Amino acid sequence: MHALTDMDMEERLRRSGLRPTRQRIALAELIFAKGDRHLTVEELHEEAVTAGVPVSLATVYNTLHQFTDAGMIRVLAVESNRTYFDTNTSDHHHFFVEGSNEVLDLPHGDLTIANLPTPPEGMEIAHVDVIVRLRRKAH
Amino acid sequence: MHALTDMDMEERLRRSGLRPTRQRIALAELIFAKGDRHLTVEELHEEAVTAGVPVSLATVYNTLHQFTDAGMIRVLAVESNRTYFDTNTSDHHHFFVEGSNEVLDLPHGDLTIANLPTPPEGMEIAHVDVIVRLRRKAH
DNA sequence: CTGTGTGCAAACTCTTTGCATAAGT
DNA sequence: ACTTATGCAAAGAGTTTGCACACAG
Repeated sequence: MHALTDMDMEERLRRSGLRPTRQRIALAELIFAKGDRHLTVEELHEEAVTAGVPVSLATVYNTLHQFTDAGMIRVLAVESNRTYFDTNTSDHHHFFVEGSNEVLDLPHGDLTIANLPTPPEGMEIAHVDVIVRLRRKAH
Repeated sequence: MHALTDMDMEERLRRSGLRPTRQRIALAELIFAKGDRHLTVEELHEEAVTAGVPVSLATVYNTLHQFTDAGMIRVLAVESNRTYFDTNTSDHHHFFVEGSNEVLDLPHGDLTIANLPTPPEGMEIAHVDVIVRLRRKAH
């Protein structure tokens, strides 16, 4: 079963134009194993090390950027000073929990945006990000 | 006229619970002089120095955070790795121009969000940020 | 074999902090 | 005078880069 997953991941990486190296395969499996995820470089690095894949922090950075360039994941700008990567590249939006700095997918379908302004001349909309910032309710 | 502006700014700072020091007055005037602005610490520092107010970078950081805590300005999370401050604290949204890293106010009133999801138990919505990312149109 | 990827450590950028000096009240 | 702010320089986080070694094709 593990071999099969590796093969799938190899294929996926290859289709994205990336050589399926040990580290890339391992990171991709960690990233895509559990559905949509929002993670920081630090988190993924720790996961990898814990999972027995002693990849370096620099490689995690490089790999995540390569995945991003390949369109496999997306960068989330929810907070200055910390880069979050989103394993779901489709159109959806996010909750951001202040304090715990958690990112959650918004239940999709619910939210709709009406009357998006026309972009300035010569510009087009690349993406619309909606971030719903949450705080713990005063009891 | 300049003296008057200074007085106004002093009053405003005082009402926000901040001592109206030379630097704070000067920075506040730069910030609020031209209506809504979106600026980085680096930009404001440069403006201040150019305007003959030799304030230190650390003080610009401190001051902007104090203004933020006082509710005079807001932090914008449009891009990881660079903090933008918004001099308009009212409810409005933004264009972000990829490449030039410019932030523009969305013409307001146009955009409406429908069916905001209910926050998870014990949470409430602090703020909703919409960022419309623009790219230069292929000609 | 040849070229690309990886690891390490050093460099870099943005931001925060500690402490002595200066300014505000 | 007493208290708070500022400036500087140093430290800190997160991220990127250069180069020797390792691995994939």
